[in-house]
Amino acid sequence: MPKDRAPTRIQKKNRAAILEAALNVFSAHGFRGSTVDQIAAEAGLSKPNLLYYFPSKEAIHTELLSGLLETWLAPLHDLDEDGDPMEEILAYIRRKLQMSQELPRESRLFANELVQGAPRIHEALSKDLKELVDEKTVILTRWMDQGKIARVHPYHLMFSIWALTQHYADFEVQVRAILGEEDPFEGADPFVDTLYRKLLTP
Amino acid sequence: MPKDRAPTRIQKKNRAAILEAALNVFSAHGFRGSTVDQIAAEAGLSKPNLLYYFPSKEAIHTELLSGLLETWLAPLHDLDEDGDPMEEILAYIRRKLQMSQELPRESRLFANELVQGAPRIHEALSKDLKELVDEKTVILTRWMDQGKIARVHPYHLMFSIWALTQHYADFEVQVRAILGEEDPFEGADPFVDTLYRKLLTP
DNA sequence: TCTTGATTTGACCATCTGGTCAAACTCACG
DNA sequence: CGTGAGTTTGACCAGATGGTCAAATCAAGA
Repeated sequence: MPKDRAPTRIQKKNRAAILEAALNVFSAHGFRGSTVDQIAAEAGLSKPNLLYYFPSKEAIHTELLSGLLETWLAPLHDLDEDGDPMEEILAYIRRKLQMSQELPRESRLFANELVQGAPRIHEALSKDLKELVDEKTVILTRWMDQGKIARVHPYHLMFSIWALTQHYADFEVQVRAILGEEDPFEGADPFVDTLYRKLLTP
Repeated sequence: MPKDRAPTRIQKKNRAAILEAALNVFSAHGFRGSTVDQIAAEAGLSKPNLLYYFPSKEAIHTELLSGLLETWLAPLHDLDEDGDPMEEILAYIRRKLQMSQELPRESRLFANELVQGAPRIHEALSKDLKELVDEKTVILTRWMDQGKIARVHPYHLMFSIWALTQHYADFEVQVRAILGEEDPFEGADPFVDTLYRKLLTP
């Protein structure tokens, strides 16, 4: 294990390679379905060498999850109470959909964790996520009070946005099995736009 | 392994117990995250005894999946082209939501499989599911042509229904982390009802 | 160039896991 | 009862897996 000085060039490169490889493997097979050997091979390292940079398989997984949680929640952070309500919400949705398209591995990493009861990020959910959602819920509710958007249950509105947008990454196989050659996001974008416009128009 | 005569009383009981236990374990930990010992313990059997009834861990999993697929798709089968369009669709959605509530293990069993690329049911997806969806899509499109419901992309309409309803089972931890004590389905039911009414009203 | 810390690895270990097997036990039925 | 099929299990095995360690190799600054 490297000392806690400033990381060397090699440390930076290898740690990054490991996390990248782990993202591939964990998102495709889940925690228990992934092996350290697999990750090491994908990162171009030997197993002992990988374990020189991270103390354990679990440590890699934890670091991935906590490192990516911020990225994952960023779009919601950006929801601006001073912007136009409908446009702010639609922009959030569009950005979430874009993340499904561009970061499907991240989406599936979280999906794997959540489906199995989120044993490793339960705390982050009921603290960081809950806090952020509650903060934004206040804004949504105010908009509803002002008649700027239709009144709906704000939590369920949030759930629906997450469900709809992440569905395209998490259940990509199913989507592709139905759509065939058609590009999923080509149709998804106007669909969700229409859906939330109709739902939220007062 | 029992001969292929009519199953005895004990065979019926034990096979049922094994499948029930396996549903618990597989839905909570995924295929690779589950062990035969776990399933055997949950079923109240020894490992060798369990393997007397099923040839392998994989065989249990496969039987579970294929056995439950029909149940899972039943609500869509029931979509009746002769009924009232809006009410038929809303009834389908309500039934899917109810299944999320009453059969969360089944939902998570499929979710686990799908997130990881559906290695074991890929075929069923692109055959049975695709076929059923295409059949019902024809009905939806006709309703749209007749102006009975608003025109939206029928495949994406289907995805949105699956995503929204199954979200409550598959990501239950997250939903509960946000909602706290509040009953998820209490709010979900009117929310999705409103959502699809607004979306589909011409 | 030399030295020292950083990096890499082959060999190894303990444990877990899916699966086997022969022997023992139980049950239903003639 | 007795008997043969159905059922159960302790002991066991092979391979996979997470992780360790001492020794070897490498890299960069003095």
